[in-house]
Amino acid sequence: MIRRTFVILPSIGNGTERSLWRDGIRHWDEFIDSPSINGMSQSRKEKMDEHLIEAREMLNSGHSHYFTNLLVPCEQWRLFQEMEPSVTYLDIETDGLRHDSKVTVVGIHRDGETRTLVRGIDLHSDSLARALRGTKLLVTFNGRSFDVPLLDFNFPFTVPRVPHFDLRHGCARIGLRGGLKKVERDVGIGRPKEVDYVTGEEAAYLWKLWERKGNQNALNLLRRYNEEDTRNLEPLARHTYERLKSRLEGEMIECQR
DNA sequence: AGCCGGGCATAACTAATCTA
DNA sequence: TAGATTAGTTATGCCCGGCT
Repeated sequence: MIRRTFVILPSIGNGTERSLWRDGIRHWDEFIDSPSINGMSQSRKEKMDEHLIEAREMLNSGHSHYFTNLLVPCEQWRLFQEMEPSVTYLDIETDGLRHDSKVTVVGIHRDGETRTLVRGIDLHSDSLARALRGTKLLVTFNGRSFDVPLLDFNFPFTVPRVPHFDLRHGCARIGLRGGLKKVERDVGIGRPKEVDYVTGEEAAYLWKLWERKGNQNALNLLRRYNEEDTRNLEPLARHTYERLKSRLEGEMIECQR
């Protein structure tokens, strides 16, 4: 989808992107290869060509951060397919909801492998940085409001400034409202029994049991819970991406008439 | 050159949620 | 529960391109 995206260009918004699609310009390459663009002066067209050639180079060489500020947050999902397999699914646990709460567990899922970093054991700025290295796109659920700000507070300058597909907003756009657990059920993603009843609130309680009483079972359960949250982001992201994509492609076809 | 209009950027505001 | 962010409005001003 990203190579069909023209809203990264200066002074190109949703409307102009649609009219480009309507005119049969549906890919960066088609724009560049066209001798002229309807409603665009030649000098402007040439400037746009330069932008798109640069974007293409950035994309081909894996510099996803180029797009972080070029794409508004609600459109960063368009990068998803191109960024695989360097997509990192991220979910944290904390001891509360305050913006300065302690991060207790960080789950990181990438290319089929899941890592769980635990405060006081192996969660530090450098272990986190190492685990996130090479990330080209972040996927979270409500991470723009929660996970990333808290990680920034606890571990400054550790989370890479790459594009971020926040599933909370992506799901809402395709009619899936509610928290992660509810959305998972709506989409048909299941959870193992032992972890099915655990909520975020209980995750904070489980941490207290481990920290204050040294309850190993509590920590194990917390890890399992976090792992489940983190891994389930992947099928949910695939599902959400496909639906957002066909929605946009539908609009593209509608444009034709 | 000068005018007009479409569309973009920006700001300000609201409503609607999520997160442990 | 508190706090935060986003998406979606609306209004305003500006830029650009087309027209004469």
